Amino acid sequence: MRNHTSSCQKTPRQSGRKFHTPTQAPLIRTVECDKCGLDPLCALLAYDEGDVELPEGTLLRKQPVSASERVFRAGAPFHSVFAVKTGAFKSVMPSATTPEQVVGFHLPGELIGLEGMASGTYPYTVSALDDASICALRIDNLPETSVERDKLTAGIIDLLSSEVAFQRGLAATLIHQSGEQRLAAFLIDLSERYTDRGLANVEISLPMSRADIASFLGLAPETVTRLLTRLQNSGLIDIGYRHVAINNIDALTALASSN
Amino acid sequence: MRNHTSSCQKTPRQSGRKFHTPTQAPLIRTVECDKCGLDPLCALLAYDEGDVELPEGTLLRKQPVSASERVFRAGAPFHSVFAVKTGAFKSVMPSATTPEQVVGFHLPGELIGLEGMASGTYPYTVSALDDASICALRIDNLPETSVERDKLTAGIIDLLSSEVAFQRGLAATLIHQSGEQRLAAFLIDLSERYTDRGLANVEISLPMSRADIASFLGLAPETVTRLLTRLQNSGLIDIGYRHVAINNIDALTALASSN
DNA sequence: CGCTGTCTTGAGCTTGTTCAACTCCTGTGG
DNA sequence: CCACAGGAGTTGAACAAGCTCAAGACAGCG
Repeated sequence: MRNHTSSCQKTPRQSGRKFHTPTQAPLIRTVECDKCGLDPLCALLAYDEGDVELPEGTLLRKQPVSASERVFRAGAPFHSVFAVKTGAFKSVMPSATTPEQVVGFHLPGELIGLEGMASGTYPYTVSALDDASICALRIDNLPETSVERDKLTAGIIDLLSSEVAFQRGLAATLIHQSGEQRLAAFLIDLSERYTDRGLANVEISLPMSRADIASFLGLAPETVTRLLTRLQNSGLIDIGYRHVAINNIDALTALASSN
Repeated sequence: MRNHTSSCQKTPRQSGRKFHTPTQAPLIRTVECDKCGLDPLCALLAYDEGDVELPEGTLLRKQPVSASERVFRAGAPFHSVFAVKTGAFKSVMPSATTPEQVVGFHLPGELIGLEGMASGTYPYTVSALDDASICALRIDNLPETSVERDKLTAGIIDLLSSEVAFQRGLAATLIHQSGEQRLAAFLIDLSERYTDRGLANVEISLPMSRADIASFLGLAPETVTRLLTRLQNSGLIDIGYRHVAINNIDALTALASSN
C-alpha cells in the first residue's frame, strides 16, 4: 500500500489573468511534495515502511479540511505533525486579554504542530482559512528507538531553534516598527514564503481576513484597511478582495526596513 | 542651580519623594546550583566525568564577567551553553532599523545560548548588566554518541519548546497590550523568575537601565519612567534606582491582564 | 435578489513619542 | 572624604500614530 506517487499528483494549472479586477482566476494553492517541509520525513517513512512495520495510519496524505474547520484545539494531546498541502491555516492562541490572538499563518508546504511535541499538548488552535488539505504524520506511536525517531529528534531541534529565532525577530519587528512597516514586512514575508514553495505569482493569495491580519500585526482592522489603501495609493501594491499584487517589491522592502 | 551640597547623606526624602529609600540589605544575586537550569546537565556531566573521559574544559564553573562585558557576539560560532550564576545579562539583537534591540534578560539560574545550537551561530549578542558570573558547558566537543548527548538532546528539546511558547506569549503580550500593561507584566515576570530561583525579596533587583526596559517593551525610555511613576502613585509599587518593590501583586496582575 | 458578514471610510479621542531642559545617581580622582 | 563630571533618570509641552465608534459599500451565498 504505497501510494506515495498517486496521492501526490500534479497540481491543476491556473489560468493566468491580470489583477486590478476584484474577482480573480484562482491562484495556485497546492504545494508539490518535493517542496514540502515534511517531505524529508515523509520520504523516509515511505521508503522504510516495508522494513520497520510502522503502525497503520502513521502517514495520512492529503486529508481534506473545510474552511474554518479545526485541525486541533489548544491543549489537545499531541499526536501528529502536519504539513499544509493545499490552502492555508491560522494559529490562534487563547489569550487572557483579547478574545483571540492570531499567532501565525501556515502556507502550503509549511509544518504545523511541532511545538506541541515537547509539552505533549498543542499550544494553540489551528484552523483552516479556506477549503484546504493537509498531510499528517503520527509521532506518538513511532517505535521508541528507530532511525525515524532519531532523525526526527535531530530535525525537531533544528526546527524549534529556528522557530525561537523567528519569534524573536518577529517580536522585535512588531514592537519597534510602525503599522505601515509591519504591514509591508508582512506582505513581503508572505510573498517570500510563497516563492520558497514555488507558488509565487504577480498576485499572491491573502487568504485571511483583515481582522486576522490585524490581530496578527497588533493593529485594529480599520488600520489594516487604511494602511493597505495607503500602500496602494503609493503605487506599491494593488489590492483585491483577498489577493494582493506587489508592484514594487524594492520600495516595499525599503519601507519595511527604513529607520 | 544645583546646590544639594551638604544635603546628600542618608537624609530621608520629603514626602512625595521619587525614590524609595533603599534600606534593605543587599539583594541576593547568586543562584544556588540546585536551583539552576543547567544543573541537571551539569550534575550529569560532573558525575560521569570519570567514566566518560570528557575533554578538558567541558564544564567551566562560575566564570566572572564584568559589567557590560560580552559573553558572545551575534553571529559567533556556537560552542557552549551558559547558565547565569550571579548577576544578570541581556540579549541584544542587531536590528536593521533601531540601532539595537533588547530581546531578553537573563537572571541567575537561567540558560543562555541554546538557540544557537541548530544554526551553529549565536543569534544575538549577550552582555552582562552588572558584575556577574556564569557557568559554561561546551557542547561542540561532546562525543557524538553518548549518554550525555542523548540526555542533552532530550533536555534541549524541552527547553527549546518552552522557549517557543514563552516567546509566543511574549509577542502576544507586547503587541496587544498597552504600555502600562506591558510594564506591569514585565515586573511580574521578573518577580516570578526571581521567586523560581529562590531570589525573591520584598524588593527585587532591576539591573537593567530604563532604556533597556524601553527597548525590550517597545516603548520610549521617557514612557517607561512615566509609567513606573504612575504605578508608584497608584501605590502598586515602589521604585528605587535599580530596584523595585511590588506592594500589591494582585492589583498589578489584574492590571496586566485586564480586558 | 436580498441577506449577512467583511471591508471601507470618516471624525474625535487616547496613547505614546519627540525634543528639550533639568535633576539625580554613581564612580573617579584629588 | 569631598567635589566633580558624565551618564541615567525625570518632567513638561507639543505632536503624531493608531484606536474607537459609527455609518455606509461591497463581496459571497442561499
